[in-house]
Amino acid sequence: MLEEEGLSETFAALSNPTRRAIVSRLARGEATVKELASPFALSLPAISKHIMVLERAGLVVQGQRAQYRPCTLVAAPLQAVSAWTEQYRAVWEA
Amino acid sequence: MLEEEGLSETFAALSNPTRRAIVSRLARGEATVKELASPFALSLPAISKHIMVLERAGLVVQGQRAQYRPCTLVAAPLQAVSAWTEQYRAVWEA
DNA sequence: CCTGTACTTTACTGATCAGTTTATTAGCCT
DNA sequence: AGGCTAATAAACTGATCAGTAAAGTACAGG
Repeated sequence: MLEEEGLSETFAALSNPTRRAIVSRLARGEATVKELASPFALSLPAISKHIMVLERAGLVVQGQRAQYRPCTLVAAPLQAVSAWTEQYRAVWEA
Repeated sequence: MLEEEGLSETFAALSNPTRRAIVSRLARGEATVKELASPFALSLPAISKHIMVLERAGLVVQGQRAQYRPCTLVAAPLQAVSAWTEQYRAVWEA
């Protein structure tokens, strides 16, 4: 269970609301970078960078289809976060 | 449930392994700043700052007893994180 | 072979982070 | 009062972050 390094990256990735929104969007199915960018008043490179952060954290994989790079959510790190927080369930239930 | 701001701060606070270790220690009961610092090769001001980050995120409250400022864990934000991640349970179970 | 579309890379900026050392504040105890 | 201990404040540093604009890469299709 000693995945300290990974947890830090996952928490850091999720500490940004834009990135959490991207995760939320991807939970409903894969999407291209442009599609992911559309809800935000941000430049495309900014979104591209957010996706790269999510990818380095293992939360997203990017495919390649023609000139599109469809993104898919990988939920395993979310499970790790969930497991980490569940350790403290007894505390918040007290 | 619209606690976007708070979630960002909580995730950011938990993205540091020192701070997660402090949370973990506090889950076993309150502790002074010096006690919290003892496992780390860090200066006391560094730990003090980590505690302040946790406090701003609502994860810790600091009391006052003589010259000690005993820290206590507040688990509510952890519950919010747990609830957020649980949204995606279906994804990682698929 | 062009042109448009999708996306990334590069180079830059201002802000925040994690840590340090040094100096202060505050309370206890002779 | 003076000294010890606990902790915070201040000032600084180097690194990372979130964003931009502009240039570059890659593919599809007439």
